Amino acid sequence: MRKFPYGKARSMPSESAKQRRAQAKLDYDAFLTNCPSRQLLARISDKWVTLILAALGGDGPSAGAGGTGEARPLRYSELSRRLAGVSQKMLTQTLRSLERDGLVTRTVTPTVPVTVHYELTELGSSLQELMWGVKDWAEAHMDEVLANRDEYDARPA
Amino acid sequence: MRKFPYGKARSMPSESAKQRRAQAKLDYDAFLTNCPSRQLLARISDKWVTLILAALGGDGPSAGAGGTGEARPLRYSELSRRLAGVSQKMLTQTLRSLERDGLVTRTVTPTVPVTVHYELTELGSSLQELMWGVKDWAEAHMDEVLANRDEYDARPA
DNA sequence: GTGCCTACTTCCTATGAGAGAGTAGCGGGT
DNA sequence: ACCCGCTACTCTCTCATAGGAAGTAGGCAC
Repeated sequence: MRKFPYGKARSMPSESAKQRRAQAKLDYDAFLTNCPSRQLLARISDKWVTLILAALGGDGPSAGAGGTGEARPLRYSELSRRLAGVSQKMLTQTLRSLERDGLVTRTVTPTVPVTVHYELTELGSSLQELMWGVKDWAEAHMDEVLANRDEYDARPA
Repeated sequence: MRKFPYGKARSMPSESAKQRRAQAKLDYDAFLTNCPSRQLLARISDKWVTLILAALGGDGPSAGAGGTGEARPLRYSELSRRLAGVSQKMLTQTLRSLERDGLVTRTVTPTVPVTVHYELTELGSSLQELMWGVKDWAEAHMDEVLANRDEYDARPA
């Protein structure tokens, strides 16, 4: 396993993207505290990130029979309405960090009042597929979890 | 879409597990604040949950060429060592909630000192596959994200 | 007795999530 | 002229919680 001091200039120019990602999997280990991938994992393991990506992904590959699974850009206010209960602060904060990490693009249109669109990048799309699966799992297995909780709480201490 | 007041006794006895899950996906919507699936999503969208499941899943389906992808039970102390940087409090807390939700089982062996094993349930395994994908994504795309961050930070405000 | 082991539990403090109000800049109503 | 309202934030305050550190039970070795 190659070991880097987590600096820059890590990839060889002749490697393919796939090769580089395979190499990255060996270089990075999210089980380690100081590995950057631990921080990245912490960032994406977040309910708002999951919901934002799911929303920008157009409700995912299923969405019943009519779902196209196509990504579609959303305005700030649309996201705010879709993600019920999110504070403006958290929404802005989360979107900024997703933008910084290259998962979404932020497009300002100078109408009046100004409108801002957020859209998944290709990188964001690749994660969105996973995140949609997570959201879907939560919805699909809710009953099972609820039943387990009842059983657990009912059993003698 | 059937609407429930999020009470108990939700499933019809004659439905198959698959049918029930499909129905659950319609009943529950993690985009809504008060939906229990929102809480469940928040619970599983957590770095420690991801790492615990990944660890109990035996490093996932890849793990290079030798990985079996087989789940294997781990002791508390083994988990504590594997998840570098986790506090005992968080580990215990997270394991308890996973146990309550029926994702892991807790087995106490009355040796001296006592040993406790944690193992994935079938339900936990189904989520572990997703979570492993998330951890894997973080490690595989770390370089891309790092590059995006550099670019973002370098560009004029 | 003293120390050590595992698997916790308790206490304290710093971080950060969320609620609520404030801001810029312009258009539209009266 | 004046006030309102709209979008997309930004600021401030408060309360919850994550994490660090230290304490606990109970038994075996020395």
